[in-house]
Parts: sequence; C-alpha cells; structure tokens
Amino acid sequence: MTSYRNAQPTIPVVAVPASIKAACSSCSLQELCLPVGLSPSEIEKLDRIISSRQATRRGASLYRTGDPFRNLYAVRAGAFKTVDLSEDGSEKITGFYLSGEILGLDAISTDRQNFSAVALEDSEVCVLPFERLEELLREIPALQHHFHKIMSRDIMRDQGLMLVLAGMKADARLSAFLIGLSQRFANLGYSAMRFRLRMTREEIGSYLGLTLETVSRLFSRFSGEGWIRIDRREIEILDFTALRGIIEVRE
Amino acid sequence: MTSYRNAQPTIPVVAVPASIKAACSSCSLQELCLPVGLSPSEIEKLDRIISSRQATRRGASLYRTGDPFRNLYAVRAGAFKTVDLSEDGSEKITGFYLSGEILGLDAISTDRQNFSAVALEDSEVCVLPFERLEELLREIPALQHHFHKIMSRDIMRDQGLMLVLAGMKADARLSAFLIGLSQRFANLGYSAMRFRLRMTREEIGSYLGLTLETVSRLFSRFSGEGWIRIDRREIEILDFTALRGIIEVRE
DNA sequence: CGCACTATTGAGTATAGTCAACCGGTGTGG
DNA sequence: CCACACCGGTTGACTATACTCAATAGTGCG
Repeated sequence: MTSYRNAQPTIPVVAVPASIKAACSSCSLQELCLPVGLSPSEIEKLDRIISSRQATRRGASLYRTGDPFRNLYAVRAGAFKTVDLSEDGSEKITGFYLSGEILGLDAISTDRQNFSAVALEDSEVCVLPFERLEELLREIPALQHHFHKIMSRDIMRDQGLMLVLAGMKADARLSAFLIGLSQRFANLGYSAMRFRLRMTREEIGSYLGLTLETVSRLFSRFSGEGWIRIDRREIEILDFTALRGIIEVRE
Repeated sequence: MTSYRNAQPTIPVVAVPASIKAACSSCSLQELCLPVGLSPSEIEKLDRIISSRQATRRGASLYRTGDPFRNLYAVRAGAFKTVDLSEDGSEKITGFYLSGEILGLDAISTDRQNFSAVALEDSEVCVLPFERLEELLREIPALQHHFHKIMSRDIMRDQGLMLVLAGMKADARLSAFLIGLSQRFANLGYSAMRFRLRMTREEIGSYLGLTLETVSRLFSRFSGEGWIRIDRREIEILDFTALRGIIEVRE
C-alpha cells in the first residue's frame, strides 16, 4: 500500500500504487512535457526523480491555497482549473490546465500554494519534487533551458490573457478563448475543430471576466451566425476565420 | 568608445562607457534584484557576466517586438512600460517595471521579444546575457533558486492582474493599481503614501482595461472622497483603508 | 421519480465607453 | 518675447455593452 501524499481527510485524492511508477520514457506526452529534447539517458534521470503519479477525481483538489509548496505537477491525463477563493465564498478561476501542462509554478515564489487546483474530470498528474528537479536542472543544461521556457511560456500566456481581458469586448474574449483551446487540443493531437469543453459556462465566464449568461448568449449568437455548432459541452468550430475576425477589431 | 549594443538607427539608446561597468557588489538594489542571498564571492561571479549597463532616454525603446532574445535586463534606475503594438497603431500596455525588476522574461519561451520596452523616464538597465546567466545558475544553487522565484513572482503578479481585470469594477481596479504601486515604491525605500506616477492617465487606462476618461474621473472621485490628493502625477494616499475597502467588495 | 445542476432566454438597468468641449502647462518658432 | 500649437488632463452629455434578476427547460444522478 502506498502512502497518500498530501492527502487530507477532506480531499479524496487517490494515490496510484508505486508499482505503476511514472515514467517519462514511456509517456506519450514526452514531446510536450518536461522531457522535450532530452536524450534517452537524460530522460532516465528525470524518471528517477519523479516520485509518483497521483490520481484526482473530478471535483477533488490536487492542492489547496496555503498548502506548503514542495512539488510541481505535470498533468498526465484529464484537466484542472486553478481557483482563487475569497472569504465570502465567491471563486475566480485563474487558469485551465490540460495534459502536458505544469501546475504549481506560481507557488515557487511564495513557498505556498496561492490557488487551489481542482480536477475538471478524473485526472492524473506526475509529481515532481521541486528541490530534486532543481538539482537535475543543474546537471542537464537542455532540461534547464526547457524548464525556463516552460515558465516563460506561462508568463507569456498570462500576459496574453491580460491583453484579452483589458482590451477586448465580450464576444472577442470568448472567441479568443475558443481559439486558444482549439490550439491546445490540436497540440495534444486531438481535433482542432471539434472538442469537448471541460468546463461550465460559469467557469468560462469566471475565467474571462463575464457572467455565465453572457457566455451562454454569445454561444447562441455564434451558433446563429453559423460560426460554431454547440450542444452542451460538445463544440464544433465551423468558421474559424469568422472567429479570428472578431478578435482583430480590438478598438 | 564603447560599442552600441543592439543599437538601431531609429532607437536613440545611449551606451554607458565600459569603464562604468555594472557591479552588483556596489549596487544599492542588491537586496531586491538578482543577488539576493548570495555570498560576496558569488556576487563577484555575477558581476563578471554582466556585460554592461545601458541608458535609455525617456520615450526610447530598450528593445522592440520581434528583436532576437539574448539578454534579460535588470532595471537599475528609472521605469519602463512594455507595450503590445497592433498593426492599426493602437497600443496596449502589458506591464510597468521599476528599479530592481527584470525585463524580458517572457521572451525566453519564444527566442524573440514579444513586446516593446519603452522608458517612461530617463533610465538605466544592467544587461544580463541569458546564456551566461544560465551557466551561472548551474553553478550557484542559491542564484538558481532565486531566479526561479523571480520568474514565479512574475507569474503570480500576472495572475493577480488577471483577477483584477476579470473580477473588479473600474474603481476597484484603479484602487488595486495604486496599492500595488505603493507597495513597490515602499519596497524600494520610497514613501508608500506619496509618490509620483510615472505614467499618463491613458497608460494607466490601457494597463487596467479602462479609458483615460474613466481613470481621470475616478481620480477626481477618490480625491473628492478624501481618499487621495492628486496634482498632475504627484499622488498622496490619505486613506489607505478606504482604498483597500473598495477592492474587498469583489461581488 | 424528483431534486440539483447547467444552460437558455427575456426584460430592465447600471457601468463604463464615446464624443466633444475646454483648460493649463510646456515647448517652439516667428 | 510672445503667439501658437500640442499634449495631458478634466468634465459633461449621451449611449452601448454587459450585468442583474427572473422565469423556464433539459440532464443526470441518487
């Protein structure tokens, strides 16, 4: 029986038996995740520091605001949202994370988790003990540089969202969101034109600074224009160019 | 005569003579910048890789969108804005940078500058060749960890702004902006209650997703409520608690 | 089967944007 | 040295966009 890392009574986190150890060398996300550009022997070293995999059920927290920071998490399967919970109970979503993306980078600066990570569906992550990762970065320049690129990409992405939030109207925000998701799914090898939203209208609204009603109305409008087809969370993009079009007219 | 690093005909960048080489060991920002927590001999090593200092006049660009990425820049004196210029000429501001803060972190991921950095006043930066910095990070664990903290802090800060932009009304946005600036000036050893805005109303508006008129009206309102006193760009915070108060009521 | 959750749609409203006039300071050229 | 233009800022009137409140319906789970 494996130990339940970080498990707290209220968090139904399911540990994966140690025998099914994480292994970058046999992972299909190799080319999207940390190991990008490493030699087999280097990937071997990376494998050795990844302590375990960890499953998180839909709706459960991988970590919570205030938890001490020790690990980064690479999403292996599923999807997460990170949420900022204020005292009064209202929650704001700061990000969505899909396979191959790294969770917890913001916590390095504070030594504690600043947000809570909640699984949007049954998910699994690889646990990366950060201290040991830093050691490895010192040994493997290619890994070091790639890690810096990953952090940098996070900064870029956040600044991109800032531009969207600060400069675009509701329809352009939603359009940018759909295009971004589409690209990320395409990167993962899924269809860019047809995918399943992992989140509710309310969660999209929270992320984009809109109300759920506005998101719903916009989906209806996009649908009416013939730009998308949408049925609950299944979405098909019919006119990519039109979607691109509305984000161009930023003022 | 020193060479003009990165200088392009249209960019009036002024190089500082090599004799006045950058030196962390004698810099007053030591405790805020890269050298935090390093031993004298380690700071010595850092000094050696900093190729030069570089002055940038008010309104001039330190770098521009599309420039190849080679260096990070630590602001030594003055202030910068980073701007995203769209084809039609409109510009959106993605960040403000004060002394001790690092410019260019977003470019690591793309190998090119994603934004342009423009000096808000006559300014000076230390030039940090990134390749050599990465080498040094491999040698000095304390520097490595601190660098990761700096990148992480950038991510945190961006996500904080996302929360502001996505979740707050105009008055709360401006209040959060003032409080943030106040803290940053306090960190630098300046007064937290009284400082000079380095940017125009339009630039603040661009950053916060508001129009310059709204920013102006809000300054007038805050002033009328007795929360601040403001004269052109000189601002004095009279009631910090009241300012904090309006950002609490986030829905 | 019923309840809770998610989503859609409508009606009225508030917040911030747009357009415009005006003011004061600064710098430039006749 | 003064006139003028320009820039940054303030304020007003009107308007549009997205929010709030509310009613209704479809889905899925216990």
